[in-house]
Amino acid sequence: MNALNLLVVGPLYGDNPGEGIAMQKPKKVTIEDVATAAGVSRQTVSRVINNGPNVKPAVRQRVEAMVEKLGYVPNLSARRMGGGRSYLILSINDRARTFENWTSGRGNDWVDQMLYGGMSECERHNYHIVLELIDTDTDTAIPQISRAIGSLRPDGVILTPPHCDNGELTDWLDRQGIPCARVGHSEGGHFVDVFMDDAGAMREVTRHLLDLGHRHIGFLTGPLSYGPSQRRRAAFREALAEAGLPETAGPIGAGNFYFDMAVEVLEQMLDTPSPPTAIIADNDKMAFAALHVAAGRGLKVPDDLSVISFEDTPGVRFSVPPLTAIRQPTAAMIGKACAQLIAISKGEDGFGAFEAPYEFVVRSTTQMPHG
Amino acid sequence: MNALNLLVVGPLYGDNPGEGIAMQKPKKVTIEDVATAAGVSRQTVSRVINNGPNVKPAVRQRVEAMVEKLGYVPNLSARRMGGGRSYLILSINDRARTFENWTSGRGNDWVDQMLYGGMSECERHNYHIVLELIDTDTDTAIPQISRAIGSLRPDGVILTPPHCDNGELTDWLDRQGIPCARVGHSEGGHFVDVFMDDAGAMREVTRHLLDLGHRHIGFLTGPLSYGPSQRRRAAFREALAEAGLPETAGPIGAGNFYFDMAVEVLEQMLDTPSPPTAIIADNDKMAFAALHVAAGRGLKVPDDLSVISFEDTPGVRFSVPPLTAIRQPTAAMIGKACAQLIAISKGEDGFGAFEAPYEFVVRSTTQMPHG
DNA sequence: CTGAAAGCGCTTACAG
DNA sequence: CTGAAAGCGCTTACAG
Repeated sequence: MNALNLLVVGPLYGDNPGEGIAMQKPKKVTIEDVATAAGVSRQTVSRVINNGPNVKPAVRQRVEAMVEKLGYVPNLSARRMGGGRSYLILSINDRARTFENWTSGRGNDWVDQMLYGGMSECERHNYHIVLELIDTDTDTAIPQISRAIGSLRPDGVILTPPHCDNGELTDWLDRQGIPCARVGHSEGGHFVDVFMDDAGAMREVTRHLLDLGHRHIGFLTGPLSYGPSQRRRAAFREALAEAGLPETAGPIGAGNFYFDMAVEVLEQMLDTPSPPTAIIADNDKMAFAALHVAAGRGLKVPDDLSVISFEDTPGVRFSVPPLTAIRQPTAAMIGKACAQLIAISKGEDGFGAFEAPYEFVVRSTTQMPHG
Repeated sequence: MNALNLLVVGPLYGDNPGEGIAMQKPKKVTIEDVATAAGVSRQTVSRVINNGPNVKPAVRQRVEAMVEKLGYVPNLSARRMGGGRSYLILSINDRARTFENWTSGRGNDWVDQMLYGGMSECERHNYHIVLELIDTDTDTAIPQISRAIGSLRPDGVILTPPHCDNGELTDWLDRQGIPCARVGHSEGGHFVDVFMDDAGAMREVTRHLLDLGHRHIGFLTGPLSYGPSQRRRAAFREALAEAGLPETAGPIGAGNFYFDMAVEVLEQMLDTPSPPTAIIADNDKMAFAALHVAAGRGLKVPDDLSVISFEDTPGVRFSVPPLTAIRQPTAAMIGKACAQLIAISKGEDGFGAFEAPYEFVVRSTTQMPHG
């Protein structure tokens, strides 16, 4: 560092001749500057900004005043390099599905709600959330996640569906020793698991239908590999059994969350001698399929057929009629995941399973059956 | 570092008694490991991973092989600390509006499309995009942004509406010497400006209406402070003038992008002796207001009133009838902004103004006027 | 074409 | 309660 260098602090902007004015990039204030200004050592400043113990109140105040005055903001990279936290939470999302939702211009409510919950919580702790889109195939996913973790060194990672249900992946993450949250799990243990009461929600909607007078209720389920679907299916059967209804009163159609397949399954279900008067769909797309099939058969909703969905994306309010639905607490789950991951990074024990309350939004697609 | 420490590489997990198994957090491979394995110095490895010049092909290959074999991923924090780039792009979004969209469960198409365009481009360069929600009030915004920049040290920042139109803010950012992109500007210069051809789009929709036979067209504009609205308004006037129509043929209602205000303005506009037979709304909410007002007056759309929107969020496809609209190239604009910012961070000259093509999506709300 | 040295801005033991 | 030292994993001049 020679004397000449001091003349130009920042890079030269304006490559075009005539625009060549040296921009002085303002020197960023460092912990050293604060220490000097406050007449203490770096370590003391470090203790203050990290809310550490062993600082005399008067000293703490003096340091805080200088931090404020100089507008000091700790450099995250330096913090991380020094052995501290990265203040980063990495969220892993399904690459193909996310892109598909975005390109279709359909919006992506799940990601929106995740960002909402995640950013709200992270802001509070001066954390940042970074999204990474990862393929679902395990052999591709692990190298991709490995890269993301290697470069970012996040303090925690959030696994969203379907990655959270991938045992190889969660095992691998666990072996890396990086705290990990799973959405839609309730095992807890060495993970932060956040979930909603799927069984309770299913009981609630089934009873709602039962109370209305329905005695034949169809459940259009998601794939068997999807944990929440399993729990909902079991609760559905239980609720009917409790009401003293036979299994035939609750036909279950195997869907895959997509519209087309749902249409097919529903047509079959409705073609039986005593067809259901109400349909519970495991997600919105399949509920829309129910609306579609009903229209095709001249069945009015909710007069001839009641429909309930498990999901409640923005589109359901625009559907005709607006769908009655269970609203997933996505924002709350992700917020909780962040909170726990942050607690863990502070050295607290934040592992465990945490339930977030769902909402049952009754709109216009349920009614007592006639006949 | 004594011998004992070597026994436990990572932190101890499992605070609960009985769960106390020492997890060995796998040691991350560093540039040093690669250098040793390849029999070269750190600097040579650095040159290889940064695609630098002056490395003998054979050496480069050897290093690359070791990178692959060891699964080496450069640590971003270290790169940054060493004086390199941060590989981070910071995107500044309107805090209140973003939260409002999220909480209302209405989704947030703008953020979705931004993420889509931004992440696609960033992925390609091993960059990451981080969102920060900032208040619109300048006095609050600058300290907030200052914090974000101070801690993250991004290589570039993207200013979205309305922050991109805040001169104090852009000046401040410029003084900080951090490359900055503005969305919806076309001045360029010492910024990366990305925009769509608002005037062209307005000309296109106006002509579409003119060709259909409309001779009275109302424009429901956004606030005067919004640059694109200004350009659209001017183009609207021009297009009518070119068609030889008087100013009275193109009444302009001053909206503010919100539904309620739009309803009010529209009622007034429609209460005139020769009311418009078509409405161009500056955003979707105001176009919905037009649909609403029309219904209230017993006007059928598009039979009695044609409606066109400038925005095209997912909801417009659900509207009844589906809206004809100009689709903003949000993803393309943000993608381009990232590309240029990344180029700049590599030392290239990426400043300037860049236009992204819009789309005109004709759906079911425009038709020839009757009478 | 390649390497030895210095330094980025913090934090974590450690010593007092 | 406070500070001096070492080190995190890179990159940037600089020297050869």
